[in-house]
Amino acid sequence: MSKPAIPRGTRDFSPEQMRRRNYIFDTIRSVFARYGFEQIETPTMENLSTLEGKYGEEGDKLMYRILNSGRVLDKIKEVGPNVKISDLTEKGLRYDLTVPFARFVVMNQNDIAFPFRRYQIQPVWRADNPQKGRYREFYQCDADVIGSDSLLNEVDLLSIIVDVFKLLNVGFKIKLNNRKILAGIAEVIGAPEKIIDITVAIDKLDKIGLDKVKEELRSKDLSDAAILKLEPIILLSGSNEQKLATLSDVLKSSEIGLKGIEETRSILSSFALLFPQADHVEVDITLARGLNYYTGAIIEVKANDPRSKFTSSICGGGRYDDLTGIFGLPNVSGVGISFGADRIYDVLEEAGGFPDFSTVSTRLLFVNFGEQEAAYCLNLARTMRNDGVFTEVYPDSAKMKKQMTYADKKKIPFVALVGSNEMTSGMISVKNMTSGEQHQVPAGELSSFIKNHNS
RNA sequence: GUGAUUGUAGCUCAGUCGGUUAGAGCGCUAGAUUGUGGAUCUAGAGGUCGCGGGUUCGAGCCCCGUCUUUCACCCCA
Repeated sequence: MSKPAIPRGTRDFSPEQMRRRNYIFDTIRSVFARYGFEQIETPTMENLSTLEGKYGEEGDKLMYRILNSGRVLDKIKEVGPNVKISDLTEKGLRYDLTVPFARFVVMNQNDIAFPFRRYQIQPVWRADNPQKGRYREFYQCDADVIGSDSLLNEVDLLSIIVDVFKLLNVGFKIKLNNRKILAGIAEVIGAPEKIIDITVAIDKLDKIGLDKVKEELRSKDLSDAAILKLEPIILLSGSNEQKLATLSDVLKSSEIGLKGIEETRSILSSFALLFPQADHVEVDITLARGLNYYTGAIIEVKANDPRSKFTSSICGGGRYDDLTGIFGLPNVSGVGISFGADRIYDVLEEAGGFPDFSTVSTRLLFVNFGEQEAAYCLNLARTMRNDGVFTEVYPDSAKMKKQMTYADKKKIPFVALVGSNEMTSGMISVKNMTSGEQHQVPAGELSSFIKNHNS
C-alpha cells in the first residue's frame, strides 16, 4: 500500500479551516439574500454539449472530461482508429457556474419570474497548473440577474461587492471596463479582431513600458497609424472622468464605443450616489476577461489589503447580452459576478483577518468516571444542549489526564467533573480551563454558569 | 501546455567527497501523579530517504523516468 494522497490541486479542509470557510460563505450568502437573490444548485457534471465551446479554446483544454461508464477500452478496440472523442466521453465537470446557470434558465424559463436574481455557491473544476491561489477544485459564489437590461443591476452588483468585502474587512479595489469601449477602440483603429491582442499589450504598460508595448502591437500586425491612434489610450490616466473624457474624444466616431462610455458613466454616477466618499471603483480598459461572452460592463475585484501581499483577482463578472441564446433562448440579457471564496480565504489568512471562532465549538466537556456517572452526565448534557450550550460527554472512562488533555487540545473552556460525590450532592464541579479555577455549581444552574462566564 | 524548482519520522528541518546501524527539535505514547490539562523530568514508539528503474564493491546523495511542491509564462476566482 502506498501512502494515501489526494489529486494535485485539491485540498482537504480541517475543522478549523471549515469554520473559516463557512464564515466566508455565510457572509456572502447573507449579502446575496439581502439583495433578493435566491439560491439554486446545478449538477457537478454537465453534458459536454453544454460546456464545450463556451470558454474559448483555453477553456476546452482545461475542462475535466468524464469517461463514459462501461468499457471504454472495449469501445476503442471495437471502433478502432476511427474512434471519436464522443464515443469515449460525453460529460464533463462544471468549469464555472454561469454556463450551467444559462442552461438552467433555458430549461426552466416557464417557471421563472424574470428578472431572475439567483445565487449559487458550488465548486468548479479546472485542469490548470496549480499555484498559490490557483486550485483545480475551488468554490465560486455567483450572483446573476437575468432578464433585465437595466444598469441598476450592475450598480446592485457593485454594491454587493462593497458590502461583502466591508463585512469581511478585506481591502479591495474594483476595476470596471466595458466591452463596448473595447469594441469601439478596435473599430476606430480598423482592427476588430485584434481586441484581445491590444488589451493584453496595453496591460503590460506598467511592466514593460510604452516602447515595448508599441513593439508588441507592431508584432501583432497593427499599422503605425493605428498604434499612433492608440497612444492616448495606452497612456490613459487620471480620474475615472478624465479617462472617460479622453476615451470619448478618441472614440468620437464610434457609436458603439460612445455607448460603452455612456453606460460606464451611468453606472458610476448611480454608484457614487450610494457611496459618495468611496473610491472603490476604477475604470480600467485593460480589463479584458471573459471576452468570449461579455458584451457590456466587465468587473474585476483585486485584493488590495495592506496586511496581505495577495493582489490577485478575488471576484469577477460582467454583462452578457445573449448568453442563453446558445441554448435556444435569444435576447435575454444577464449580468453577474463571482466571488472566489478560496482566494478570499488566502487573503484573510495572510492578513490575519479571521475572527475568533473558539466559541462556536464545544464549550463544556463532562469527564467520564464510569458507567453510572456517564449515564448521569448524559442526562445533564441533554439539558445543557437544550439550553444551547455545545456539550460533549467523554465517551470512555479513560484516565483523567487523557480526558483533560483532550479538553485542552480541543480548547474546550469548561470541564465538568461529576463523580459519586457530585451525584449525591447535586453540586457539579466545574473547572475553568483558562484560569484553572474550579467551582461548585448546582446542577440546575450549570448552563447559566457557563453562559455567564466567558472564557 | 512550456520552463524552472521541491520531496528525509505526524510536523519543521539537519545529513560533509558516494562509505558501517539515517539524526535533531517539536509532537505522540507511557510513567513520575489511582479525581485534574498546560510546566518539568524519565523512558519508549515511530523511516520503503516520494515512487520506479539505472550507474557503483557500496546510493538519502550521481543518472533517467514518473508523481508531488513551489514559482514564472498563459489564463483565470
